[in-house]
Amino acid sequence: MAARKQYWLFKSEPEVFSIHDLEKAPKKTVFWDGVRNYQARNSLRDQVKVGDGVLFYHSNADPPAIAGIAEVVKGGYPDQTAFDKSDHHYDPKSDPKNPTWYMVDVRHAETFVKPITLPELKKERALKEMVLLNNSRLSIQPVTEQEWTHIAKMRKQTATRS
DNA sequence: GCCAACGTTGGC
DNA sequence: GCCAACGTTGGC
Repeated sequence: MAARKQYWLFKSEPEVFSIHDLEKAPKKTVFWDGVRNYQARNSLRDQVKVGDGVLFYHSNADPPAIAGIAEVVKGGYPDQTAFDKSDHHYDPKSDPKNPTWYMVDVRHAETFVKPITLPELKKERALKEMVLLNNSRLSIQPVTEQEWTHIAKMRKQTATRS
């Protein structure tokens, strides 16, 4: 039996990698490398599954905002950039035989015509409990089905599908 | 650019 | 195992 679809919020600095970059990527798909936080790693390794929904969040942006939606197309597997000395995210402590860091693949699903900004999210009572709005620096965050549905409604009529 | 929040490191 | 020092994140 297929597991129930789960929802996530992935943060990315648009200066580094934006939803437009995802849209332009081959097959509109990329591997989500470089996560170097254990809690986020645990999610990527153990919980993020094919078919899960991802809110693509632009952090360190003006304004910070949910820019669109992606879909998980490959579940957790070792982050090979941790083994690459020349990579910015190289981690000598990650052993290829017992990798410390994991990543997943995501494919572009939708870019919001109008991103949903952080101030807008903060106004929503239904989103009060969102991890994002509770002082979390987590780069991979769980999103509840209720939150996902609420955000989907907020962006209605202003989105284009991929 | 500032700084609060939080994670990691390392001496003891 | 405590905790101070330090580094990073990310909103403002």
